[in-house]
Amino acid sequence: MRYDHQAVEAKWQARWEADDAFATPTDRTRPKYYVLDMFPYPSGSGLHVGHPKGYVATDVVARAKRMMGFNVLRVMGWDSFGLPAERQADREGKHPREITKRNIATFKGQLARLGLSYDWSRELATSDERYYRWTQWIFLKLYEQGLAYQADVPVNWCPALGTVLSNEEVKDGKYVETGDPVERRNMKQWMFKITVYGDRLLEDLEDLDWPEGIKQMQREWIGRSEGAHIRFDVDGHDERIEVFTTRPDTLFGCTYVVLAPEHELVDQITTDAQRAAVAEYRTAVGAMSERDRTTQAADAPKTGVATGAWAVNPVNGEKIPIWIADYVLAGYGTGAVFACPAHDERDYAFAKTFELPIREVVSGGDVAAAAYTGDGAHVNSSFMDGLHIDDAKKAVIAWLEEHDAGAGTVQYRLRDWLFSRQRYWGEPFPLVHTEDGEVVTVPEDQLPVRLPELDAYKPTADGRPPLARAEDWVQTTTPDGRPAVRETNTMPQWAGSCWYYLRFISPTSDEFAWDPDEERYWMPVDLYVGGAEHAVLHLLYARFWHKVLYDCGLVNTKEPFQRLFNQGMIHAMSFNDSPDGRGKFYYPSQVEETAQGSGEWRVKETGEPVFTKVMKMSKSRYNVTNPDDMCRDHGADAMRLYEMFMGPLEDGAMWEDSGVAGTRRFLEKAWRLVVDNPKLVDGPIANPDVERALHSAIRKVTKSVETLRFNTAISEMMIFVNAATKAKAISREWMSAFVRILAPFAPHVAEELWETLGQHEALVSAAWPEWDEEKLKVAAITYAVQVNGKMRGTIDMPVDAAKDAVIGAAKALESVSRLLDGKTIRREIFVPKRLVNIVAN
RNA sequence: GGGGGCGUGGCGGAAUUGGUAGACGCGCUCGAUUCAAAAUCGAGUGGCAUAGCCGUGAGGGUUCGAGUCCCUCCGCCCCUACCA
Repeated sequence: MRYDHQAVEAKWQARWEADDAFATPTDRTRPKYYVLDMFPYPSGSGLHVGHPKGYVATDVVARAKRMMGFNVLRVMGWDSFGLPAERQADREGKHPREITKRNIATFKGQLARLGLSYDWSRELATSDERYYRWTQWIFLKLYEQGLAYQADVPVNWCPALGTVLSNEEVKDGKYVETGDPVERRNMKQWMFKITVYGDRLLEDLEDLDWPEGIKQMQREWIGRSEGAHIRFDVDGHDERIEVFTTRPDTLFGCTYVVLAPEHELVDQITTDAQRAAVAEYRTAVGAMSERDRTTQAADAPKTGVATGAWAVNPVNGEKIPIWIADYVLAGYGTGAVFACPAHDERDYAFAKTFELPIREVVSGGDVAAAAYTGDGAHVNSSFMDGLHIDDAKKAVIAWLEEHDAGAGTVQYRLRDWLFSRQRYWGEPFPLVHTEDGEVVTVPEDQLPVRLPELDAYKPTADGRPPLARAEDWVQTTTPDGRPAVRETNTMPQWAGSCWYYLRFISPTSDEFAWDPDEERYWMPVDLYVGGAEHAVLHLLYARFWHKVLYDCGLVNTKEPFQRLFNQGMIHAMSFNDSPDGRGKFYYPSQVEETAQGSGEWRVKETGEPVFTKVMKMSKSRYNVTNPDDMCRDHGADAMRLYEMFMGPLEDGAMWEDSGVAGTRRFLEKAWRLVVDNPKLVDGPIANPDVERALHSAIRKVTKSVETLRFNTAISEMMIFVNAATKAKAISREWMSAFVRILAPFAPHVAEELWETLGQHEALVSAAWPEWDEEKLKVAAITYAVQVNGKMRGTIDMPVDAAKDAVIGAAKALESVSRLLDGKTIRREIFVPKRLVNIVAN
């Protein structure tokens, strides 16, 4: 019987469904394993082969863990609120719900074909009202904790979309999805005080089993820095300017103060003589797009203008000029800095530009030539003279605190989280506003606050969010009967993904968001796999919510995701008529190589040359491979195997269809060992080499379930299959063990072979085979023989051969004795079971 | 500018962590099978001036021995960007 992958896959997928094979176990006596994929946004374009790479990896782990006796929670859902569906709905004149439903069906169908062992009874979608009811409930928890507030903040306003975008959705002053321009505008928005949790978000990273790079990115994002607030009196005013600095020790080197152009004191302190210049500068800066202000490098020319006002340095009473400059950011620290040009590169550049004085206060550099930021003894610094940076900081902070001129403080780069969007397709806030401006929460038993039906999803003519169109919905009352209007902003897409891992625990309950007992059993997530693009935001937001829930006593772990793993992206060759990849892309079918192996390509139709470049697989680059095609041509099993075989899971790798053909051949070979093979026998067979290959494969695959190094595990399985193919006789017992370690990777073929071997127990819960150290032992060791560090041959010796015997045998080699002839042996290196090296001259 | 990662055959990648570089797979070559092709099977496959020499981006160092450790340089990728 031939290996007909389509028949085999259809058969076993139907069987699994009929048997409910991947239902989450309910007994609580066994150890648990919660393995989770970062759930996708179901886009309209469907999946390419890059998307399921992480899902295949987690499926291998899930299937293996089940066989190892764990209760496995393995689930999939949809991050289904979001702007693209809303925009698509607008284009098609349909409801976003319809678009979302359609996209989910496409995604689910594609995933189903891969034989991924999800418990589909736990499927969830964040846009489902039975789900977002609880998202609103969690919002209330945060609100009750005093973590939500409204603020008039500068936001990324996209006029074309009529909505506010989050910082991460804006790049180079444009919306990343559509390229529409984005501008800054002050608007009243809901904010979360994530900064309150800054220290804990930072500290608790320590105990997580996450890639070091991701932890580092989170640390930098939080950006904790210790320093001091220092207050400067403004000469002739009652106002004081507060600055933040990490180098209070350089205070005696301060020769001017700089405010952000937006700083609130600018208007008050600017002198009449400077008023026009200041106004002009502020207008110029205000006209610059966010892009212009943020893409400037640190070494960009410095601009600024003096206010004409003077500040008083608290430590020495010196009067120093107050400037404004755009290199001081309004949003960080206090929006004001004191400048010590001698020991800060930006201040130095600024002082040089405007010929401001530079005063050395830390010795060790040449401040006439450049800013010196290194350590050294302080000079010109009164009570700090002679101290190095650390001690000088302590001394000056003590002085400032004593004289009520400042204090030591900690500053975060992390900002509070802008949590509202002017969109339709998101969670409504469970809040109403009374006529006198009071914000009242919607009681828990009245959740969910459902999205109203609208006839259009655009903002209103007067610029209010789409929900404002639902007049009847907006007009409501408070629980105590006062008239009120509903909040018309919706939550950002991050909301749903902040807690979905908890909902999977009790996905269908209308009684609670999750069952506390079940939560105690399943949490934390043991393995969380997804792309590195979520390194900061999703993971930080989810950790924040989780910590709030922890503080409310609603979850029992401090952190949601114990182990995190980032799978690498899949790349593919792309063809573009511009060498930098910015021109027109062509499909592989539209181009041809000018001569085989030439590496030069042209467009078939026009003969125009095209440039090849390996790029991330994406629809816009015309270089995607559809998993459905792979399943049809080579089978889901071959594709799964190839994705795991391409290279280390964390690395990017280039997709090649021929690679799938290779893993398919491997499956064919395995098939032939079991199906209609006359060499397959019942009794035990003594064949140490094949047995060693088998046990080596068992060991490697078993370990790979922890290390996720599947590429080498698969290669060990290939070695076994090659060895078994060459053997004169094959034991049924070997194949039974082999099929079980193959099962997580290629589950459909494995099921078929398992059945063919006459096994009746379900393979998905069959016992995982164990390797036998005895079987891994070899009878003889091949020693490498070196003379003066160069390879001169090998010798086979018994495992327990003594040093002298091995060295004797090495010297007896003709290739060795020839070289030793007439020389004196200086040293003999012997590495047991590895090599001998004879040093002679 | 800062931070992180990486450089190994024609290609993807292995290498017990300082001990036979190139496992396994792709591709390629030859052979078997076939009227022929595909598929399949078998053999081979780092380079070269082939008793040997050279080879892990380049150069230096440590060592009996370096892909692996240390310095200098070159190149590529990712993240970040005036954060005081």
